[in-house]
Amino acid sequence: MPSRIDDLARNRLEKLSRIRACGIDPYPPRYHRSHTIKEVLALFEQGGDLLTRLAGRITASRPMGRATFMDIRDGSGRIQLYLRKDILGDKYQLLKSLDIGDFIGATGRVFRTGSGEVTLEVADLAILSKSLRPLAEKWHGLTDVEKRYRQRYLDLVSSEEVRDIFFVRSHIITAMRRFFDGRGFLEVETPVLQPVAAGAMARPFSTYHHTLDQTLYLRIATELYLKRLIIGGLDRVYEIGRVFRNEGTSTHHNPEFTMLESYEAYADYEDVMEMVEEMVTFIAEEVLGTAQIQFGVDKIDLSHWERITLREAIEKATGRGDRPGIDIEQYPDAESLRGAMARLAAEDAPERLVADWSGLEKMSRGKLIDKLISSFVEPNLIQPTFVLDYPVELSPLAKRKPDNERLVERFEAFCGGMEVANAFTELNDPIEQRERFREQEQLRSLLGDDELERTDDDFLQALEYGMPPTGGLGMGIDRLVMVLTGKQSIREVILFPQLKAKG
RNA sequence: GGGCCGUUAGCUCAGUUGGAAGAGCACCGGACUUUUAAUCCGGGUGUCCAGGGUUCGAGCCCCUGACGGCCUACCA
Repeated sequence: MPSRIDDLARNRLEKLSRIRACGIDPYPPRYHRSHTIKEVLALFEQGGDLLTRLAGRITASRPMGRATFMDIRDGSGRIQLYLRKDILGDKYQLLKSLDIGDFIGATGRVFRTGSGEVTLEVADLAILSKSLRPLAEKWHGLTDVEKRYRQRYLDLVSSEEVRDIFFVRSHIITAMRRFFDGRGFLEVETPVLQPVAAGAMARPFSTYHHTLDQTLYLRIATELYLKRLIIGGLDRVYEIGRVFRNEGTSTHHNPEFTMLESYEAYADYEDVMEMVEEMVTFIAEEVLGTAQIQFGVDKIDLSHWERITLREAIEKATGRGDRPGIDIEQYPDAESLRGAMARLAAEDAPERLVADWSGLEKMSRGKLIDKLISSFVEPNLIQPTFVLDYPVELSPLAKRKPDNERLVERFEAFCGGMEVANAFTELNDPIEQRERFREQEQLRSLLGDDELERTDDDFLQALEYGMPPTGGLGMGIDRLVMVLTGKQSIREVILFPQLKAKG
């Protein structure tokens, strides 16, 4: 049984043969246009009469006997073509072999139709590429989410909104580079393949280099290499690059994602906070013209970031009118904190939290606090907020606060209910850094948690040569794009999100 | 990993109590020289995700699986 798609393809193959039979190459090597469609539309509005040579994909066709209207689109815009048999002569027959989806070139005069649309009256026509498969339906476009991601090109062809997301994404990154370049930062590139996947707490992808006979890991962060550059005297560096974490996908996670990291010598986390506030404001104004944005049902002011300590944030988020929340300072060990969380789970929405917090017994204090953050704090931080001063056991690369050795000078930036950035005053004491790595390794063997920080001896050696006081930042660019485009799923802002291969 | 939902024509979607697989767009044929979701006339083109099962009979009910979405978990 031939399916309908075979039928459609056969029709188009027949047209292809007809075109070839006329001595026309349906896939010519080049076609030089004089303008883009956008340029022509602008020029016409300025000056009127205009001869031009355009190219684009046919997106609609309205045949009317001895005349036909078509819409074509190039990367810049859409324009209507008016094709008349009395002008095109024999070439008018070629229209019978054209389909929506084909690329054509057209020369002619631009005019305005009776109904007011700027239109190209075609004097000559060329086929540039024959399409053999039908595009999505013109009115609804492509809505099957799986198909949209697997065949993103079809999604892009049929949806201006989707195209816009990726224009905005590109503009965001351009603006980000301009921001850093303007502040004297040097853009650098560090290894993607690393012998130790360090600089974050995540499970890495591993691979193997045959000639070196060695296991290598795809980076989970750029942090430790960028710090080596600070040690080397490059006082301000940043890198925008892909990092890879061997973990699940969700509306906020993709196994590979794009991260910005920046390091600035002689700065601390307060300086980084100010910089993030300025950077996000700058990017929003450059890209959207305003820092006041709509995210879901919420209005967000990206130019102003609240500051709250983690201790306060957790206490506030876990409290309920009459009953005070959990003050983590009062629970200095995993045991007591676990007890407090168990009480909270019992009193408050037990059906949800009891299930969620099933693995509580095995967790370290840091992990428990992390749990509190992701369950209570993060989802409720819609307005831009810096959460400050994290427990040291959660932050092996950050410097302790001078007045409280259980806390580090670290902040996470939250917006739209997501963590978008993480920053700290970098730990530059090599002896303490070695000790912190050691603690992480201990925890790892104790808890069997392969997502803890790994020791990078080569980095420790570098640190022993001396690193100046430094403020560092990591920002999830995909999530920033989500905030600035109002998208609730990270897959909407990644061109080809990770999907399982079809069996 | 767990729960819920989805998968029907190229695309967007209907499909009643288990009783002959449908519509719009696209496509094919015809008409039409200012249309624009063009219009008018005619044409339905299918591995109902896959594999089992129940039944006289399954798109529909049951089981298993695949893929996807959402929630949840994991994820500084």
